[in-house]
Amino acid sequence: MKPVTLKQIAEELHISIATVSKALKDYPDVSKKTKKRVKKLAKKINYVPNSFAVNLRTKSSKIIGVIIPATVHHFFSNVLKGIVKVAEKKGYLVIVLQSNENFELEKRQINLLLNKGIDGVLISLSNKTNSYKHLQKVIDHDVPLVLFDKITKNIKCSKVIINDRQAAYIAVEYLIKKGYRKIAHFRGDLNPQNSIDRFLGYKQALLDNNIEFDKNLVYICNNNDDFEDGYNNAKKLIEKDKHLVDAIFTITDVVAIGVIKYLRDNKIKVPEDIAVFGFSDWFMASVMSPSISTVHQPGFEMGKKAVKILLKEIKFQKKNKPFNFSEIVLPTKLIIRESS
Amino acid sequence: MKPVTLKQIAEELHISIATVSKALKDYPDVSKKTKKRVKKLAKKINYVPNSFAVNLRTKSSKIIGVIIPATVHHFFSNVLKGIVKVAEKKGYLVIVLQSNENFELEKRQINLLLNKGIDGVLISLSNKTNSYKHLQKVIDHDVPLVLFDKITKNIKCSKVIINDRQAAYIAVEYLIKKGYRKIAHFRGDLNPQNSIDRFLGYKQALLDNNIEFDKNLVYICNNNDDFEDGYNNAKKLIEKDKHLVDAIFTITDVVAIGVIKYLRDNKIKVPEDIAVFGFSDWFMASVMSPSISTVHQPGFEMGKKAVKILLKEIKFQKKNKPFNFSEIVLPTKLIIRESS
DNA sequence: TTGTAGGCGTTATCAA
DNA sequence: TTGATAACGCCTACAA
Repeated sequence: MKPVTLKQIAEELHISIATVSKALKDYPDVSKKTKKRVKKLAKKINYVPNSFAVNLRTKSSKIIGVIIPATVHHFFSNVLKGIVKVAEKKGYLVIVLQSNENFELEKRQINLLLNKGIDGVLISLSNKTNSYKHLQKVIDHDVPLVLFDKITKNIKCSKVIINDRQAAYIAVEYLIKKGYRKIAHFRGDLNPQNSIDRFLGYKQALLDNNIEFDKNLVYICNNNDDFEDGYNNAKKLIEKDKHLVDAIFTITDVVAIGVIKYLRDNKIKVPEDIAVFGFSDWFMASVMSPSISTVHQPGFEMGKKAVKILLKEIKFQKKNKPFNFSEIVLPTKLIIRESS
Repeated sequence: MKPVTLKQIAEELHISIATVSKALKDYPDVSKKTKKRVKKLAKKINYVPNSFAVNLRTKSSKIIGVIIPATVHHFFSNVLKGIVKVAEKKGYLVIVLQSNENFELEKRQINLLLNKGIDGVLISLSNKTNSYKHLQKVIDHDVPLVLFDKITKNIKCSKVIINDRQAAYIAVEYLIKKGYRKIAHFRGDLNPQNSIDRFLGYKQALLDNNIEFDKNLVYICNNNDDFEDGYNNAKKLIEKDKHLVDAIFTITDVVAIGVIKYLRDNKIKVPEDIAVFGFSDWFMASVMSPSISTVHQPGFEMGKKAVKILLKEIKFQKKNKPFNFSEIVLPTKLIIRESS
């Protein structure tokens, strides 16, 4: 089945292609009668504009690109859901790429998107991303760029984040108020801003409550397998001396699950012996036993917000109107469950 | 930063556009010297072909479309990962759409993809899909189509699936061999083939082992929230009489988690009082306590396989060569854990 | 009110 | 070996 073109409609009605084109787009300088005839036939033979031609003319694809570290993370799949939903409603389709926490891949993917002529880019950086030329390149191509969740402060563009530092602070403060004193932190990798911020929030909460910060209670999770990281770090910590800690605050729920698994395997009770506090609020965290206290991170809303900003910038860009970058901080909330 | 065009290269080197084009694509009828000059300059000024123009000329976008019920399902996000990975390697980008188990949305999304001029479609049907004209439409547009996981037998095209019936049979048979006799089934919605097949496998396993099939032990999960479905159906079943069953086989792991949650809330021990058996092997199933026995469903491989078939068909289609539809059945395996 | 013509950037045919 | 030219399908300034 060959697609219908303007030309076919024009021939069938014995008028010019230009008139058909204008009729379909309701130009004021086409007679009502002609419009009617054109539209009727177009509908009948199922005319759909060839999007390749439209792209070429308008220099826009109505496609946006998204790069995320992984879709198997509950948080990111929620973000993606928000992105796709809003984009679709506004007539945009979404190309999804996964960096798998790989910086080289992330750079290559930026190029792929740019070469495809996407209208805008949404990205959450990989843990290994430590330079930002590839992001600057997007901007230099006059393609709007919005960073979300895992961002960098080194690039001037719109951003949608949570206040990681504050969220971590509040979580740790909660633990302290509950009476925990020896609080370990299983932090994320060294590069990501959110990993840094959560660590700083943790540290600050300790200091503000007159608890000495002990760097020996901080473990890094950077082996690209959160569950294993949680399990192994718990092992290291506990094997050193299980009375070193009475609570563990982790960079993400999956790490917390690994921790709990190790503790359970070793007959250490949660939260009686050691409390565990996660981050992100994966679905899993609510159904585990014990269910896991965590910080709820609004993924779906983040996706929606990020894409809305991006689409707005695309619109301005297209009209050559200037616009200011947005920096949205979405609220989080503490979810207290059985593990703390 | 304006993109570089062939024209600019041609002007700079005082040769024709045609020659530049051919030189860059290593046509045999361009002198080596010219090729060298062209390529050198192209590289220097960072020439990238305008993909809109290429699309228009070649009538292909090098983009494939994927429709899945949801990305937040561990299984589908794994499939997606496989799809994106292989596609990317072969030079294709992937547009992702989510039907959210909504048939109307699914139909609209097919149109969106078709109108965008994607080169092929991968789809896993929503639970509510009960007619297949939209799929036929894809085929009528000469766009290759591959169904995976949630398929229909009513459309002639390539398919990648598991043997749901057999997998369910083996799972239930395992339960029977373990000594369970009163085995309930929390099945999926009525339309999906895999839901039907798992049910049939369950039934057959009972019959083959001289256990009477009792339709009162079959509950349907179709409220679009697997966890709740599991919880509520368990509630209904147990409240009727908790000695009615000694095992529950569920359509998917999340239902199983809902079941376990209810049982735990009501002091019913798993597996001592009632065993639970899931399906799909979500990551969650392995870290829960009790960990959940399940059928491992190879999502990543399914995605890879499906996209490979699709790309092959795209290639053949483009050359107007005929091809046979593939029907791949991927192996599953039983994962026995604590819950059974 | 309608139509002509040029162009978006690339590819491919055919003549030089 | 190179280049002129048409074509992909659509849009739009301008002429009729």
